[in-house]
Amino acid sequence: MLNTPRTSASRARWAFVLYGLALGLLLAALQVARYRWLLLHQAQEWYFGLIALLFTVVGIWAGHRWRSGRNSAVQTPVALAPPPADTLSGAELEQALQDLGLTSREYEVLQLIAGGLSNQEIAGRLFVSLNTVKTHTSNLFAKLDVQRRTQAVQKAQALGLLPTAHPKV
Amino acid sequence: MLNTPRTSASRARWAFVLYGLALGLLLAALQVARYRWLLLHQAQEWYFGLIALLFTVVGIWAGHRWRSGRNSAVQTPVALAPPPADTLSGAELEQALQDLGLTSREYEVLQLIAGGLSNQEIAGRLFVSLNTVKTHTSNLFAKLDVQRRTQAVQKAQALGLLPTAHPKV
DNA sequence: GCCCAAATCACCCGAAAGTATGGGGGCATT
DNA sequence: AATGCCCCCATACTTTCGGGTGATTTGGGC
Repeated sequence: MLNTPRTSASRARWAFVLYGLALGLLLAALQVARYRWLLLHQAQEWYFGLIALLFTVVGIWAGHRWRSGRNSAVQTPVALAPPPADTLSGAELEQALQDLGLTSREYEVLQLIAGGLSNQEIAGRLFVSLNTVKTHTSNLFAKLDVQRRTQAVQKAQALGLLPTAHPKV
Repeated sequence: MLNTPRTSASRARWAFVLYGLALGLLLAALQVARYRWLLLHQAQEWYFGLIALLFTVVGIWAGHRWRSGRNSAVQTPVALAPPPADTLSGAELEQALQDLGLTSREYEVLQLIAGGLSNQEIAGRLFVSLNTVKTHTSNLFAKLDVQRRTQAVQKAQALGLLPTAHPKV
């Protein structure tokens, strides 16, 4: 591609590397602009980094004339080893809940939310009105600093407040 | 990848060839422009902005290109989720997905849903419209036999399709 | 008795989510 | 050429969420 002078292959390669890098960075910038308000959440940085890396790889690849490769140089980048501890228990749990300021009722609701129940169903389960459930969820979200139930579940699991579903295997 | 047997290597190759070609042309054009009329000492913001736009478009286009077909590209950012501790991996995963009839795109959406993203955000990440995301989620739910995203996440985790959030402790 | 936090409920409203249906394009298989 | 997936997008509609505000009740603690 791009019948760049055969003068030096390394030169062309370099150009492509730079090109890919620039592309990645710009794309990242675009994303940043687009999701600026989201920046606090999640590991957005990883995402950007990966995109940049990916485009770099693509650039190199293109420069290299795609020779089979496809070595999925993508899965490598991010790999952190997590200490797989699961759910807190007993005193620890209570402590965690207290730190967060979660009341028992809110925690109940949280559990049911994680169970995939709708507010209406939760209301039925707890013998309270839908409005009450809404209030609880609202307070819950505020305390967990999230704005969606999926996020709440995620965060709660990350904090060890909720058991994570395990494959039965 | 995943559920897409039809993707021949030729398609991907073609996309990359085009990509490389576009890259080359742009590079060349830039060089020409730079040493022709364009200035080294003037409003570089302009110049830069233009370049940024071009690069971004190309990047998006390219990503768009190979994403539809095989999902190798976009799947990466998604896959930056915590390493699979209690998740199926590799062949097992693909088998499970195939058994469920989940397409690669649907699986991507599932992952993002599990990440706590809204449909709108997912649309932004995948560079598709909100409606498309809705379609995917809808099909996804049907295949998982659930009717809410929280349920989908739960079930997927139970099936080992998704990594479970780990306490950071 | 007073105060407070928790729990309950209500109403409103806008934003998401979810459902249903249809259409168009690309690509691989037959 | 026909067929079948998959992906993408749209419109229309209903339901659910989530945020905001305010109110009442109840059990404890000071």
